[in-house]
Amino acid sequence: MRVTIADVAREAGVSKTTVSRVVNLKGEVGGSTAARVREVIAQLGYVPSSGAVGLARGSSRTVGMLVPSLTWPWMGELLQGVVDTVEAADYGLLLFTCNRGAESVERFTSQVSARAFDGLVVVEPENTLDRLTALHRSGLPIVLIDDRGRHPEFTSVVTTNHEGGASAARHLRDSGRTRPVVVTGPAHFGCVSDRLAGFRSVLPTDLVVAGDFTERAGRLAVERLLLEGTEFDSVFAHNDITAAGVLRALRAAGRRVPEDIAVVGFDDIPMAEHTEPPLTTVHQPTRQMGEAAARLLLARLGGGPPPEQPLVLPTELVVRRSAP
Amino acid sequence: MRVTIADVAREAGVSKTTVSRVVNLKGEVGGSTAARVREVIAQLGYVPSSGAVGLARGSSRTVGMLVPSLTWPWMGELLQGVVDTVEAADYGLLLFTCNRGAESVERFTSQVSARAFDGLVVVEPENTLDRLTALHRSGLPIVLIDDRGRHPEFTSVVTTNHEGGASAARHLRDSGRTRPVVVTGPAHFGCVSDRLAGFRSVLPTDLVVAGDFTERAGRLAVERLLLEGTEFDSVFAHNDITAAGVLRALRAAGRRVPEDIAVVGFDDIPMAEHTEPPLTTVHQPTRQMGEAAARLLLARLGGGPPPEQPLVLPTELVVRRSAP
DNA sequence: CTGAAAGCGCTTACAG
DNA sequence: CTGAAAGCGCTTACAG
Repeated sequence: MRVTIADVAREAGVSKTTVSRVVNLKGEVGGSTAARVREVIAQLGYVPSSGAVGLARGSSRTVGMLVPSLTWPWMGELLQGVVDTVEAADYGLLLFTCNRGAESVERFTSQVSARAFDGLVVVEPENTLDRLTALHRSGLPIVLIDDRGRHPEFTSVVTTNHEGGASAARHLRDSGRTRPVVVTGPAHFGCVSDRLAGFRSVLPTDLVVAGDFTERAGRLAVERLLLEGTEFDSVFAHNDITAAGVLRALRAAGRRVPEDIAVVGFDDIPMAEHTEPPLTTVHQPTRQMGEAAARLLLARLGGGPPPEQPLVLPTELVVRRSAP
Repeated sequence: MRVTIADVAREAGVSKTTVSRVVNLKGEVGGSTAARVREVIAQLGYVPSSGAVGLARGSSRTVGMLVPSLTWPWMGELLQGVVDTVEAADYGLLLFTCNRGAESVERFTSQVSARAFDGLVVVEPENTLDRLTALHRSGLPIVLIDDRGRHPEFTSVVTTNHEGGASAARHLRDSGRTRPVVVTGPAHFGCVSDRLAGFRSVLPTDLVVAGDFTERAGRLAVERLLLEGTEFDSVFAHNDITAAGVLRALRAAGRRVPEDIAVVGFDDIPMAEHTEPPLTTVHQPTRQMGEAAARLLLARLGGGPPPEQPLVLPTELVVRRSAP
């Protein structure tokens, strides 16, 4: 049923070795022989079985990608960056998620050795670091995306969270805001403390509300502040979703944005253009991060040395009407 | 380096056959023997090589997924549905995109036979139908998502585009709107003509503007209508992105939503909650469609018969403030 | 320039 | 209940 290398060899009147050589452009093959083999290959529509090739060569020409969730707003861009790069190198991409807690971590790690992939790109799901470290030590090349720079053992691609926070603060300061509120993401995320520290390094403030990257967190934070009568003239939300909640709560309370209160988000997800008013936000180079991570991994698989330093891709402040 | 079945066999003092049997729970194995083998497996951390298993069994326990783009707003949900279902069945998911025209189609189809995946879930990229048909005829199980019901050759999962359009029209009609505008998606999409036909079956109108599913299309459509002095009291946009453009143009022109003009979208992407005003829209059960497609494919791979009819998942009108 | 043979790590009749 | 052997479809020394 399926056309194998043996079929081609028989049809062309040569050995499997020779067929393999012309397919892989390896070793010398007589011109006319090669031509004949190529003809037969085209005629039969032969394509080498990747499974068999992988088994024989000991590598699968496939990389894995592990992410916590596929529905996060910037995940599509990231994934597209990885896939494009991986496909261009003629590799396959095996996708795993870890959104069901311990059970799925368990399943994933047990599949690592089973699934033949040569390396892994990871957006770190919570509580997987130990397992990943073990896999890495046992020889699996891994590249981390959006690492906090705290796992020097791994190659990683990061963005300038600290500087991103600082740029938001500079923008608010330069437009005359003096009493900013920060609505953070989950405290144990490295990016959260970096964004906060960057912001405060420019515009010190004690008005920090702990959030969790949800729209609700942004809404509740603002509602509580208004209820308490806290005075503030601007909000820096640690992601755009939270900023959307902030905008909604301000509107509901009759505060004008940006006249009364300026709002800055983080991420620059597609939605940021469509809020009312459109959101000023710190753009993360998500797709480029995906591309870079894939490139680093492929280079590693190609035999290159692991880079010493995390690869840093810059954020960029995008000014829209919520904080002109 | 890697632990193989031979290592386990040697260590446990049995044959590879026996190890294989306890791993796969196949055939009778003596209790104490099995226990010993299991112990060695745990101790050595043995996991069968999926490549070798696939080669020997002739199947890869992997499914492929082909999509036009990963950055479409509802793609994350869809993908999550597929991945969850596939992972729960202990299959792997190989991801392919086709966003670079002919070249990538070429590459994809050539990889199909190479990559060992047993079946394919497809969100049909443009101009791939011929290739997919050929692959399907040559034996590759394929499930289409959001097919237009026009490719009876394939198993497919669809949503009620016609009824979705009709539900939007009923809602507008029941709230007293009589002069609706429809801003469509690309004319050659089956879902577009279905949504349009459904809408018109309830609320006939000639005010149809051809769009292309972009925000810009929605903006331009409204700007032109207003410029021409066309009278209308509502807009049905064929997707939420377009509806966002409509809202923006109306706001810029000083028209109130929904007082002057009601707006209804299609899709119910995350952004729909965050527009101003929040968007009334026809919800597509995206994640469920992904789950269903994966389930159908897995059933097929498990030896089940292909279903006769497309699987239809219902849309649902979500009422928000843009059309209360 | 070309081929026979061993080997990659499994599964699966077949035989006992 | 257990194992020796062939086979899955390739690649790669090795020999000529």
